[in-house]
Amino acid sequence: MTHNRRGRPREQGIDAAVRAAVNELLEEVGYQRCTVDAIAARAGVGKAALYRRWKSKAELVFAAVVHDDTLAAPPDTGTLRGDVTGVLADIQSALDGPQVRNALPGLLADLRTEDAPAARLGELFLVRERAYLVEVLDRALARGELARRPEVPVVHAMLLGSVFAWLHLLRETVPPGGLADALAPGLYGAIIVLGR
Amino acid sequence: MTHNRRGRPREQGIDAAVRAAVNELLEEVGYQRCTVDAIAARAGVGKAALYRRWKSKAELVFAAVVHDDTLAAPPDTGTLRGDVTGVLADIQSALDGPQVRNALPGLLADLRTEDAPAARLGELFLVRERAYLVEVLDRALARGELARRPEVPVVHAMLLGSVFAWLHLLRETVPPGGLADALAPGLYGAIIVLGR
Amino acid sequence: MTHNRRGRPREQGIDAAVRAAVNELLEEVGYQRCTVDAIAARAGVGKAALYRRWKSKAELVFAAVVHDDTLAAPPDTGTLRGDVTGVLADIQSALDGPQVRNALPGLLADLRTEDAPAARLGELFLVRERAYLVEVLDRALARGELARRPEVPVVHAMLLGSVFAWLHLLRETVPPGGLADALAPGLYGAIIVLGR
Amino acid sequence: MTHNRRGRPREQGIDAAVRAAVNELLEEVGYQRCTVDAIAARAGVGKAALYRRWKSKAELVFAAVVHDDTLAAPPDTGTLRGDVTGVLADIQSALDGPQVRNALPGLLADLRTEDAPAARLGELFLVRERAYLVEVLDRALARGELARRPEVPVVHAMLLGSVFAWLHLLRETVPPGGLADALAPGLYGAIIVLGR
DNA sequence: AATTAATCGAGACGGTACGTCATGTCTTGAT
DNA sequence: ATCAAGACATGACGTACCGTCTCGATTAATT
Repeated sequence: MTHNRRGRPREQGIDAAVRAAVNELLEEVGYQRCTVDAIAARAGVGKAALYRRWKSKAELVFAAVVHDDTLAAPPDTGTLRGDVTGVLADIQSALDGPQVRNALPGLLADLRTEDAPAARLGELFLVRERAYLVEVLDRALARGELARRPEVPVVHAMLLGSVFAWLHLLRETVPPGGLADALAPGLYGAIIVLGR
Repeated sequence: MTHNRRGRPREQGIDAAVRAAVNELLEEVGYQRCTVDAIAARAGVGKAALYRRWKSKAELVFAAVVHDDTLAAPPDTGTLRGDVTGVLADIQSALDGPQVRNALPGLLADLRTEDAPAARLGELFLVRERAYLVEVLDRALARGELARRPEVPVVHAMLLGSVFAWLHLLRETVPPGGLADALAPGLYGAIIVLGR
Repeated sequence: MTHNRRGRPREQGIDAAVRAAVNELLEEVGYQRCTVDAIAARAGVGKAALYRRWKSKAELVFAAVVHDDTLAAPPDTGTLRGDVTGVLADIQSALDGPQVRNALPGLLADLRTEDAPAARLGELFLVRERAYLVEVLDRALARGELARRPEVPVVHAMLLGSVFAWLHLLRETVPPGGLADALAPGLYGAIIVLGR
Repeated sequence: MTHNRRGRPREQGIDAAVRAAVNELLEEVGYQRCTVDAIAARAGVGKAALYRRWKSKAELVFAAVVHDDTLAAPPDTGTLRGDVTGVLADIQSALDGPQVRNALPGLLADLRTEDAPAARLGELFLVRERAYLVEVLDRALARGELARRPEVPVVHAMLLGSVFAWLHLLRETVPPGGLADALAPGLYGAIIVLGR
């Protein structure tokens, strides 16, 4: 669903400039005060150009905050234990960072209202994360570490939820050894138990 | 910081009427469109009466949505496995329900900005939940089910996060057997592993 | 149709502050660049307060520009000739002046779109002007200067139109002797001929 | 200031298509909502082609609305009285009609801002109208109907203004006998008095 | 009984952000 | 150089919401 072949094509630099502006503003002032006008001004762009690309502020920020390189390469560490740590680290890198940390609660709230973007959040992030997870579990099955594949949504909820709760609900500081290492033992144990 | 002793005393019915109005509106239109004006109108109350009692919309909604009977009775089922299921069920009952489900993301976003109320959310809910958890773990220690007490924040993040992720991130439907029963096996296993 | 008896009454100073702000801005930057935001800022007022009082920018400016003291006292000079000059001077004083001169074309354009305010323009200005005119003509009849009363709309169009055309269509400079004196002889003659 | 000789010549049909589109839109939705984009779309033309021909929306609409055949043939009816009626009829035919009636207030507002096009409006319409008027007055002088020539701007303001006020300020319906016939007696009288 | 003072419903207030829309310019590839 | 299509910066508009405030009326506890 790209734009038509005719007419002036969309300027390439705008997307990048907007993403940069959004991330700067998120870090500086947080989600609520990261105004659409401020984004447009900082990016040197008209508001019309923004609303031509995204349907709302929430979509815009979501697009700017989700970087496609996350979850790109599935980590095959040779052991389920190592893979789980890798997945957790990836989840953390997607949920942590000054921008996402500021944006996520606001995004969750705003995307809940709009329906189409919520679906896109699923596509772009959750679906890929789940595929990821399936691969990790299947590798463990192949290695004989698991006898049967646990329910994927359950595992997904445990992994993603633990990281999210740590960062956004409990708002604990990230432990010195890293969040993934702190959570991995327990969650690895959970998967082992479920896959027995 | 209670009100003065002199003058007209606060009317009793207002709190209940407001809570009812908030819950109705949350269910009907969600958090964002559950306006303070709408709440006041529905409750037949002036906005001043609201802001005399709560400092912001977020506090108001939080107070209306959190029912104190949650987490009231610590479940002692005789086994760690049973207690974990009980804690999960309590967490679910606090995070689920048509109103909370609509309110939570918005609350998280708004409470992040304000500092004092965020602390109160911690007090009222997380601290009590954590105390709960400590009690459950200690009982398991006493029973000999655990050799040592796992890191409480880690366990807390896993339990709370799994429920939250299921309901608000993955937005899966609650499974027929109940969410607590679906999550309990894995999380019980996690605790066992951590407490070995 | 004033506001209800209950609730906070509208602040009195706002109307005056807004009128002042509008008139200043009209003189400084003209109608098009006399922004609603600029008006609100200059008057130290929120936009909501403006739109609570007036339905649109056009209504707002109209209210600020029309001063009720115009056309207040019908001039009885003793002769039709003198009265006509007086009416013309009043019309000019309503249509001239740095603010009205800048606002009028824009107002005419914007009020044409909206229907209710156009009616109010009629009520507040044209109707009173016409009543004025009728009185002048009746006095001339009583004096015997006219044998019969000319069609009022025709006379109205000639008097009002001549002043308007001079100022806004031909955009001639006001002659040294005054616009009323320049136009009075011909229009007096017209009325005499029509009333013969 | 015509376009260059080299390159693709301008397409002929565009002017006509645009004029048609403008007139349709003026009649359907009025001046303000007769958008440049809408004009281009309706005419099946790019916006660049419009701005290559006219400097602004106001100029464009003005060109589309003014038909050059107006004021083409000076009416010599043999009497001043008849000539005045003729001039009034011409003025009315220029200011009336569903399109002009909708466009005129908007044009007046927009042309006030821009300077060069305002001058062109003067050239194209007012100057010719005034030349017209001079001719009519001179004929009356030659016939002996007038002893001296009245101030032309005064007469111009009275004639043009009366018609404009009737149509756009008072917004009266055109009388059954025609607007020119309704206004002619008085304005003829005015000229006679001024030329005595 | 009169006074005092905090409350009540109603609703106006300043501030601030949103999303829409229009103008006039610019950029494609094609003619 | 022109064409249709359409993206672009600019900037105004009108709406909505929040948290505060102001009104006249009400309600107790204190004089």
